[in-house]
Amino acid sequence: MSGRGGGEAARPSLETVAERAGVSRQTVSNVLNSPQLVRPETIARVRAAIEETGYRPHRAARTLRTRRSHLIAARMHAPVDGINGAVLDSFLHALTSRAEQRDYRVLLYTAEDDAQEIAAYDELLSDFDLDAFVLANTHRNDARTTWLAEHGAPFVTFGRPWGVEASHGWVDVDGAAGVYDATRHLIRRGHRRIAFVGWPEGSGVGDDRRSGWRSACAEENLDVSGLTRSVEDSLATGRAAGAELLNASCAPTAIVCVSDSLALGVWTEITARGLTPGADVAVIGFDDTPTAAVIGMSSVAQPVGDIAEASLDLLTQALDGAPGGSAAAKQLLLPPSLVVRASS
Amino acid sequence: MSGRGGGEAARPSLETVAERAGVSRQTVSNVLNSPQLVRPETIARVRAAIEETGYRPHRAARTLRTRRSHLIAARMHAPVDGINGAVLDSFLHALTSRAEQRDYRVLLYTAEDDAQEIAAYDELLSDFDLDAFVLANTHRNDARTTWLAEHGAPFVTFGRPWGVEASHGWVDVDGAAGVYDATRHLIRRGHRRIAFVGWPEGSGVGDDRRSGWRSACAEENLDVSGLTRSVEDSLATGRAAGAELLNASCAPTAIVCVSDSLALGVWTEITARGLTPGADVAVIGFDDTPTAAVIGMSSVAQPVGDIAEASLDLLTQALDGAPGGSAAAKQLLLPPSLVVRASS
DNA sequence: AGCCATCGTTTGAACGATCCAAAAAGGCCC
DNA sequence: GGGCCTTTTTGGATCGTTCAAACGATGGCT
Repeated sequence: MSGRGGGEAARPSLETVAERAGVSRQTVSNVLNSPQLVRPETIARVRAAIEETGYRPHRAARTLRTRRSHLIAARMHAPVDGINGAVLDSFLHALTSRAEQRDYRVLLYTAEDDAQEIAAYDELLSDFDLDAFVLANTHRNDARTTWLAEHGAPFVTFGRPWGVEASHGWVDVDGAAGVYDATRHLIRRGHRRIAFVGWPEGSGVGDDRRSGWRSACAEENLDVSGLTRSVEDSLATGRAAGAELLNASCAPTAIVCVSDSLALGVWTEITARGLTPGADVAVIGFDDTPTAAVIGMSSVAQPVGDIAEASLDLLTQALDGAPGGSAAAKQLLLPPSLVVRASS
Repeated sequence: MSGRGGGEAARPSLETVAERAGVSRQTVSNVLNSPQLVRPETIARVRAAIEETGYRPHRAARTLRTRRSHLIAARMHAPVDGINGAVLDSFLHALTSRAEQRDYRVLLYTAEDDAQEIAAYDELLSDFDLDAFVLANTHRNDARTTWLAEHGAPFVTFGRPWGVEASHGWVDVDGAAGVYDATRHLIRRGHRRIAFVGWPEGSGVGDDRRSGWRSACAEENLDVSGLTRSVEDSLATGRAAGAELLNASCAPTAIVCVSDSLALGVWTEITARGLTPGADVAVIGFDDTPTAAVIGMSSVAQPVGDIAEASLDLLTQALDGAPGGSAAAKQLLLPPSLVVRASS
């Protein structure tokens, strides 16, 4: 059966190793998957045979039998206009490298909207036996989580299930705490009039972050009247909001923003007035994008590595642990950290 | 064999469909993979059965038999300090979405250096039966392409094989043409003293781009003496180079940069002097990063979509086409396009 | 009529792992 | 030495697909 004509070395399989070690296939498999079932001396002999033959298990064969691919799906998001998206990229990188350590791999997919994304789930699940899904950018009435839950597919979301009481595993960053820290930092530096440029009311993330600013100011009895703006996320709107604030009768000396895009807008307005960010007016953004780093703007950084790690913890718990909902915590809120640069 | 107890619908397989259509497994398989072998009326019957059962082929089983995973590996690059990396991200997105259209999926891996990357290839090839690899950031004496070629793994590089005469497929962007266009654009706008801020000599990409500036200036007999700088890629060095140029006795009225990082440095220096980019001194960057877009800086954009498309063309040609090197062109140089914004 | 191609289809055997049931080996007691 | 239990190992079946060869039917040709 083995060795056709001459020297072509065929890929070693369990069979090959078994022959060499003088045992059966199953014993070799046990050595790899359930060593406690095998006598130590047999293990040693098999291990040696594995070494000599250079055997490596074949994933497709394993998947076919076990219906587990050791693949995790993550969405590749379309590059957005602004400077956002950078967070998702580094999250994806962290997820990939940490998944590798756990013997999982990340498979990408794209989608334009929720419906397409659900179609992608369907295909990935039935064609590729995907083990789990990682979702980002959760929003109100998210059809995706509902679908996945109904189909019994393990998943985690990076982002809280806003609006609904959901029982699935999620990992998120405490945006309120991040903005709170940023505001406290400014207060320590002596600022008394601290403004906040945020998004329009209604977005879970935006409202949450704004609340951090509000509570930090409240703690110190700082007057916040007229010191907040709500605009769509872009440089232009951020710049306009900054201009409005700086033109006011009692202009702020520091401005905290809900995103780096808006902060960059404020930054642009400051420099356009011949002022220096930090020295004249402090600015702090959110997400610590590469742009912020490169221009030296303070920003609240999300701990993408920890988020990835925690997400995988939840997933592997669900995959390898007791089936049917384990007892361990399935929700996790991680603290961000303020990266202080010249602008504050 | 089928129908255990009651209502649990098992996943339909070829067998299921075959029974329903009253044919054999193989015929169903042929309908899907080699329809020309099957009689039209049989095809219709089988197609109907597929429809009714909701059959979908199972990838792992196919992979096991054919040794083809329909998976393409791409490296997830570590987030870089600067504002670069954005190009690779959008390339990856383009690659993913276009691969899906060809029934391929993108699998991620990470690596810190070339050695680790080669180790990743090894694992992906033998454990997962990966079909092909897409490499970016090729450099001189790239050990990765050598390894892949030796092991007979299909691959394409986004980037020319600098320094060596390699025969593998690659797709790259004509950087010289991009900078040439940018320079021509400035000349049309009336600029006569146009500077270039590039990287130190020796990098293939950098030297290539610089040559575009040189030839555009030469065409118009513009004096370029003292109008070029060679610095490492960062905002700070770019700013310093910009300062030097603007301080010179005969300062340039326009500055073309080899990257957006450097261009952003120059931009920072311009605004710090109370000048306006575009109106006072023109600036053009390279790569059209989100940052450039957001601040309104002109930049040379790489056609990531086309690059992804071309890369996949080359790969599928090698995978599905004639084995052993086809006759079609295996190298492709695509033209970038200048995105004109307020800064030029 | 008989032979040989051709076409469309079926059959059995792989691919490489895991699951399952049952046999063999070892240990202990009477 | 036989009976019984536990630990270790074995052989066969299985997952869903494709490959290679066999098969029967059809038709043209001599």
